[in-house]
Order: sequence, then C-alpha cells, then structure tokens
Amino acid sequence: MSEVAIELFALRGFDNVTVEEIAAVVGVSARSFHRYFPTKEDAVIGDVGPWGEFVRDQFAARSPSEPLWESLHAAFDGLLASSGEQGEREKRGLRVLASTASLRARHREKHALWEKLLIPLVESRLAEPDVALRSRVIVQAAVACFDTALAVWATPGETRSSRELLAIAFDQFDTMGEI
Amino acid sequence: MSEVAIELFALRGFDNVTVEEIAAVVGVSARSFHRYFPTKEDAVIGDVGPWGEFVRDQFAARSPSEPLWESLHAAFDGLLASSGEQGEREKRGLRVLASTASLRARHREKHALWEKLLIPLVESRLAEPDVALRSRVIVQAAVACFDTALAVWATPGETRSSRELLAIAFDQFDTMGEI
DNA sequence: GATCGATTGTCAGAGACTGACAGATATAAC
DNA sequence: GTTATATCTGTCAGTCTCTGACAATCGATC
Repeated sequence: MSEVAIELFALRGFDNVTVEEIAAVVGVSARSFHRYFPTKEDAVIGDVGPWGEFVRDQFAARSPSEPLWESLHAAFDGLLASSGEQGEREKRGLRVLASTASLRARHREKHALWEKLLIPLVESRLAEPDVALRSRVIVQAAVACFDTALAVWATPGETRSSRELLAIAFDQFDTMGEI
Repeated sequence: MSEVAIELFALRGFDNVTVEEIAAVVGVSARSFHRYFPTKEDAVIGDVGPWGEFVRDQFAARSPSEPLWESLHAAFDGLLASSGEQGEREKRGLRVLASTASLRARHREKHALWEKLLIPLVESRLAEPDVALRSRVIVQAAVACFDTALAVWATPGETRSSRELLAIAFDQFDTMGEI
C-alpha cells in the first residue's frame, strides 16, 4: 500500500492525491487505509520507531571512552550499513518526503522520537553543567546529519553512498570550532 | 486572538479546543479566524517569517572573516536581544508549543523557512567540497540551538535568560571535536 | 448621501480522520 | 467438515480543519 501511495505522490504531488484515491487503487476502503497508517503522511514515512531503537542500541554498544560524536556517527552508520544497498525505490520515497513541507515536518517530528531515545544515553556520557541542554543539541545535530545525508543521497545525480555522505556531515562538526 | 487561543490551549490542551470555540470566545466566526491564521497551529506560532529574515540580515551584516559559527550565534543572539526581556506569557506559548506533536511539526516547518534563508549565506562562507551538504547541517544545528535554548528557557524553574542558554548551546559545538 | 474597497459572517463542501457496528474472513479445535 | 472465536473489512455518520463563494456590513473618501 505504501508503495502505491509513494508512486502516486511522486507522480501528482502529495497534496493532490487523496486517501480515497490511494485506497481505491489498492482495493481497500479509506477506513482500512487509516487502520494501517495513522495519518496520510505515514504512508510515506512509515514506522521509523524500530530504526530509532536500533540506533540507540548501536550507540549503547559503543565504548564509553570513545569520543561521543564518533559513537553517534557509528550508531547512525550502523543503521545505514544494516539496511544494505538501497536503490531507486528508496530514493524516490525520500524525494517525495522532501517535496512537501508537511511531510518534511512530520518526518522530523517522528525523528524527535529517536532523539528521545538517544538523549538519556548522551546525557550519561556528558559531565555537568547543562547536560540536559547540551545533550539535546548534540542529538539534534546528529539526527540532522543523518536526515541531510539521506536527502542529499536522494538528489538526482548523486552517486556517492549514503554512508559516505553521512561521514561528510558528521565530520563537519569535528571542525566546527575552526571555521 | 492569539492570546486567547494560547490561554485556552494551555488550560485544556491544543487538541481539545476547537477553532469554533476560540472564535466564539473572541467574538468572531471561525471563517474569520482562518483569515488571520492559515492553520490552527499558527494561532500559537504566529508568523515567524520576519524573524527569520531578521536573523538572516543579522548574519549578513557580520564580517565574512569572523568564524562562521560565531556569526550564526551572533545572528540568533541579535534576535533574542531585539525581542527584549520576555516573560511568563512567552514562556506559556513555548510550553504550549512543546505540548503537541502537530504544533511542534508546524513550528519546525516554519523554521525550515529560516534555514532556507540562511543556507545560501552560509554556503558563500564555506569552501568546497560539499558546501551544499555542510551548510545544511550547520544551519540546522544553529536552529536547533535556538529552539532548544528557548525550550529550556520555558521550562518551569529555569531562571537564566534565553541569551545565556543560547550561548551554552552554541558553545557546545565549539568543542564538539573534543568530547 | 453615494461609491468603493475592505472586512465579516453564512453556507456548502472537500479531505483527513474516528468510532460504531454488522458482515466477512481466517484460524484453531474438535 | 463443523463450530467457535478472533481478526479484519467496509459502510456509515460524524467531527474537525480548512476553503471558496457570495451577500451583507463597515469604514473611508468624495
């Protein structure tokens, strides 16, 4: 069902395709569509909860003496590595995601759940003061690196892997104090 | 009208107050409400477009030889400074904002517009490679610092100023490569 | 007062979404 | 195969947000 939705959205734009239409193409009722996807946006975004848990677990498995940013990078990289090589289908989904403001916003909101998972772990790796504030901005920056790397990966013409782009994004913050 | 909305949302929760109810309390029709606010969420968020332009202008006015992150910090700090001392009313608005997913999402959507304004300027301050990717993550981190500083400022019991908290957030990225 | 532009409210409707409920389907046990 | 039960599905009515159309009202100007 999600694939049909993404196809239609890519073709005609997210806002120009109704839930009824998607459901009709798939051969179910709109009511059933809503049983599978809480919101229309979720047909594109899907349930990213398990991935967030995966990233958290990857992070938790890193050595506490490892530099924090490196651990975060490794955790997100681990997610990309475990997803295997992805192709045109995933890119199209990401492009649909980037095409509409409400989708982007909802996507980001979903990632906020990832932040909730990661922040306590990052907090325990920081020393006072202001652990709560600092962990939040660190985690948000990490999620931004992930999202942006994927968005760039999905842009037409991009040939580098998502993992390469993720590394570039994360490396930017190693040298932030120098630019 | 916005104040009434925020009061009601703070009292009963964003999702439990209808547009009709707000309009009735204010003494206008729901149709008029929608003439003032494109969406229900905008009653809380308002039109933040001009603030984003302000930040962009503040950033554009910084010396190109100044460290980039410092310029970004100064730009957002300039916004807080120009807002003057804010109080309990603003805090309540921010708390309402943090209370509901749809509000947070719409708020993020609005801030994405700020990013659009800032990214070209940051790009012109960076040397290749990967200027497009790097500028995006930098700007997103800056916006995250701003948002998080304000969110922390609005938490009950917080006595520090929003500008102090902004500085703490931005300073985190000066030392990212060292933690 | 007359004219014109701006504002407002009423109305109907679209689309996303939800709860209720009856019917259909799938599965397990006998 | 039959029966019982759990699950799924579609229909329906309804809520809420939001929009366009249009008539009525308001405010400013002459």
